[in-house]
Amino acid sequence: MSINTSLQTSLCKKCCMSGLCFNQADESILMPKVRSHKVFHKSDILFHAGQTFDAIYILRSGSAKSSVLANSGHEQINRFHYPGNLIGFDGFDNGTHAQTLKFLETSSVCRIALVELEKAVATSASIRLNLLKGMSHALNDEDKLLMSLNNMNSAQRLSSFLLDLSVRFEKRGLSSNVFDLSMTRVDIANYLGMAIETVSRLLTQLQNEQVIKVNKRRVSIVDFEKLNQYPLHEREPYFLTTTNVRQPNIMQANVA
Amino acid sequence: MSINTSLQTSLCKKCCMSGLCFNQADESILMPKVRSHKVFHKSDILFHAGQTFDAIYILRSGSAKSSVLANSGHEQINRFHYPGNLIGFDGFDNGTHAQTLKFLETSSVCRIALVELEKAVATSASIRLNLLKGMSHALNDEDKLLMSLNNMNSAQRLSSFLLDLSVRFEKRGLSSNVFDLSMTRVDIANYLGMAIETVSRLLTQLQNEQVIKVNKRRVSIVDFEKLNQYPLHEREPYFLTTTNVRQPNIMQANVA
DNA sequence: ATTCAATCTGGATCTATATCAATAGCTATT
DNA sequence: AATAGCTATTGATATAGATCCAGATTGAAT
Repeated sequence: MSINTSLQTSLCKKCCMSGLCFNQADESILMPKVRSHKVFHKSDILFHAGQTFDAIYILRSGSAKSSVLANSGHEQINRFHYPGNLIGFDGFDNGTHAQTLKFLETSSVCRIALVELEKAVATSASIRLNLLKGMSHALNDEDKLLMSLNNMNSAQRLSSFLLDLSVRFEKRGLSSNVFDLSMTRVDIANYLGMAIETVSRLLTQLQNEQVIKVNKRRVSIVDFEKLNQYPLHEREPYFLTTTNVRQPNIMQANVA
Repeated sequence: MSINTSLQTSLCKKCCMSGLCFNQADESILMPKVRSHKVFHKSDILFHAGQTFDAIYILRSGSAKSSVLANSGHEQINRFHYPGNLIGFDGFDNGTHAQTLKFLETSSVCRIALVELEKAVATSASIRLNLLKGMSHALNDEDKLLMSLNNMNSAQRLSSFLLDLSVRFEKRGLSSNVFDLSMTRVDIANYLGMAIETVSRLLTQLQNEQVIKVNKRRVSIVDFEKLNQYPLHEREPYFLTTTNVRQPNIMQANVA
């Protein structure tokens, strides 16, 4: 079997599950049948919550969001996915997907049927490890989100979000300071737990403060330093601000 | 090898990783050396964030909390652990633990060294599946928490928390309506993303409404129905309440 | 071109809940 | 049994950000 040097194959080699398709030693193709690439379009759904779990996927291009559904019917986005991300392992828990995965733009994925995965995992220690790594990474990512939701205000959450995206783009060899958001403001608000209006206001605020530039979905980070410090700005306790000195004795007197 | 019918062994048989220690067919002990039980006490730490990842654990008795640390130094609890829970797989991501695990009371764990785990996982399909299931379950659990943080108010979050505990106790064959919290109010507040004062106030409120009874750490669920409905009570939009009809014209007149 | 539906911004208002404060009970240590 | 240090409860107050509204802009479909 000869070495395929096409763009497709070079993408595959960077994949965290590349051990599925290549022999690490001689880079020859091991299991080409796993490479069943499928193309989806904006708003297409890869799997619904509740659907039978029969495969995991790797995002090759484009972007997607995964979300869970509350009893109330409200969607909660828990992750945005970019090329290289492992998707769909939420189904291991009980054999059906707990999440819904929806594409944000035209995208392609590599589907690995469970039977194939099981075979691969049974034979290859590196594939085993990569699978566990991918799941553990997702878990750690969610911990970070949890943390930011609980300990940061809206401005801090939004700036952290932008920085996170920047890092993820950079890791993929793209620009870290100019990028396009593939998600809507509604998605961002949902993910970060705030109202769209707040997202919008904060974006303009960051722009006014010369930290970023925003034009529709296009974001340019102008001042990384400031954006980085943003999440650190702790609000001063209000009782310490000069304009708001509390005078409890007087207040009590008024009440009496 | 004869069948050991001691309490210890019976506990082990219920374990999600029992395949590590028993042959499913004849229930004989396969790898007794994996069963290295260790006892810890309140506030003991099983592993710190940053520590080298060299084993995963199963909680046998007691309880624990896992948390991640923010740059600011603030702890964020992401999970409470009870017997049967798989612990420590956060380390797969990059070889060091991302979380810190602290015991809430005297507890014992079963330690499975990575080398042992790797051997077991290489040979047993059921152990592989159980490991993946455990991780996937943890992920889905965190999704639920994320959801409740973003879409529920404090009262709803607290009642969901109590119901979740109740279910977990019941699954372990314990009382679902009377149980002791092993965590402090501070821990609950941290986990649920609210102030301790709010936790305290809501607990007394729930008690006043005859939904639960609280005495220190002891919680009794009096009315499951009400507690269950609590998270569903949606606040009415304020513009619809009779006492708060907006009269924009008059307001504007006052300002002018 | 024109209509219709999203999507985005901005202003006004309200409220859930954090924060500050004070008190009291419980534990552990000496 | 005194001291110190957690833990929990309750009250008063401030405010961040949600909610409601409306106008502007964009984009798709006819």
